[in-house]
Amino acid sequence: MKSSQKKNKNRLEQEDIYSIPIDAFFKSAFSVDCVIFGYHEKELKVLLIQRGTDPYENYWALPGDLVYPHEDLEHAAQRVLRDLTSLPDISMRQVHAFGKVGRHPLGRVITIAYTALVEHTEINPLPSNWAKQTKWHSVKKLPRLAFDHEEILKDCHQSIKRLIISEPLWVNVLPEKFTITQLQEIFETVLDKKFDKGNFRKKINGLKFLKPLKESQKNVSHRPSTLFNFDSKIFEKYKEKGFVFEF
Amino acid sequence: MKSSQKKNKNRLEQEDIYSIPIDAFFKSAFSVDCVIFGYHEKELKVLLIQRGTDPYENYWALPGDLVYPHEDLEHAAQRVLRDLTSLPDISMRQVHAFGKVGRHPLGRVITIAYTALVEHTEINPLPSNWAKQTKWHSVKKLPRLAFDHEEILKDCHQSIKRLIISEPLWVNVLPEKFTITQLQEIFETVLDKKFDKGNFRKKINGLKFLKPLKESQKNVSHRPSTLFNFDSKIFEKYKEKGFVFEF
DNA sequence: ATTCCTTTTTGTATAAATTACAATTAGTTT
DNA sequence: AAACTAATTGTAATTTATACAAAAAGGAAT
Repeated sequence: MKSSQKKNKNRLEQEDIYSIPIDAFFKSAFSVDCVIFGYHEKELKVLLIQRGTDPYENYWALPGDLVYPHEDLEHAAQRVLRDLTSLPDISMRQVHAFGKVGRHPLGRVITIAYTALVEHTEINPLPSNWAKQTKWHSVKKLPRLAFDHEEILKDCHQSIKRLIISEPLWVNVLPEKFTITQLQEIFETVLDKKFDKGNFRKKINGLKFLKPLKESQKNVSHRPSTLFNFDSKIFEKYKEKGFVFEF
Repeated sequence: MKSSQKKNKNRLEQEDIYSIPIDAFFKSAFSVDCVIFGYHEKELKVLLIQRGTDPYENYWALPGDLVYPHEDLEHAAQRVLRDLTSLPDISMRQVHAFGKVGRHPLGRVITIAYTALVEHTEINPLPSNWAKQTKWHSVKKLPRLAFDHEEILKDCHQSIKRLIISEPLWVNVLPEKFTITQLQEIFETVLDKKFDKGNFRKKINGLKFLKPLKESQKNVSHRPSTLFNFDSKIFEKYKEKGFVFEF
């Protein structure tokens, strides 16, 4: 196959296709894998399962599943998450497709990685048929993972760092009404980097889709903070116009 | 299926899986689609084929193909491009996986979109078995496309706009030695936006991986420009350190 | 009720980056 | 030698970023 007759190479490969029956192409499967980052009190964790079946029995792995024949990718990702956490309607982002030939021992399986950021104390991970246990792991101390899941996790970790500066990934983390400090702490944790209080606040005040409410914090033993609101309508309008906000 | 007994919902779907034989999952296929943008003299085009077979016979479409059972995704993308243009070794980027259930009339096919930017006069598109003709189309005036290719193309168009400010997509466009003006024109065309000559130059001079050479332009009827060089080694080093350059 | 403590919020002075625009330079062409 | 063109340098004005400090608003302690 390495013989290089530049001119004929194309034609050769072209004909190869016809020597493979079309059915052969429909022997692959695809899966989704979910990289769910959990934030709580300045700590970033990631949800892993311990596999209960072969291959990679007992290994820790990303929650994922084969996609149903008549199921959309996004739906499959939501299903995996829901089965594991009973949390519905989390906004997830597709990150990347991983498809190396040998990545799955049972056959040709490509997987589409989805990621999200949630408040992890709201979630009680459930064991499931394919998982012995489900556990939050600190992103700073991860076990060895099944398949190519270490690569996927790393890629998604990079991704949320890029995404969070221009997408409201934190809507799944913060309550309806939140303080600027709460938002700042999420940024600091995800980006692993400190921001100046005053300067962070100035940025926020420049963003029209983060609106101060009339209300403020109650029962804190210091000056209470104004509560803020995320206005997704306004955000979408800015996004349509190609506006990108950055931290 | 819409009956909502919140508590049992998970378990129900869980059991559904076992009523579907595992073989049923291995009846899907995946393909790659290549969105090849061609730059030449301040014009941005995209390479389309006219399909020679059903489904969507005669429609214009993105060049793409099913992935061989033992072929990596990147390799498939390179193959499609090579078969069509006889251009090897173009650096392509994966953009997104498209997997809506009904997107392909012949079965469940998800496709992974890859994109690249090339100098399109260097390329003579070849017709192939599955394409009646291959043609560069201006991105500003596109025909109706087969499948969900309009969505894919739009997504990739957005992508190169984001990518080009932090990745050297233009290495496939520029010659080994190039002028700053040449680089600026690519940016202006892709981003559809003008830059100030002097200010653009200052940015470039701040980037260590774009190095001025001793040489300069020959035979131009004005002050000749210094030629520059892209040093990928230095670029990669910066990238590892998480450095992102922006225009 | 006054003082203390904590965190929010505002302010401000400095440095750095961006922008718009003009002037100079180095070649070719007339 | 003057005119022409685009490259290159320069610079003033503006905006944005950064670091740091002071003021404000609550509860808790004396």
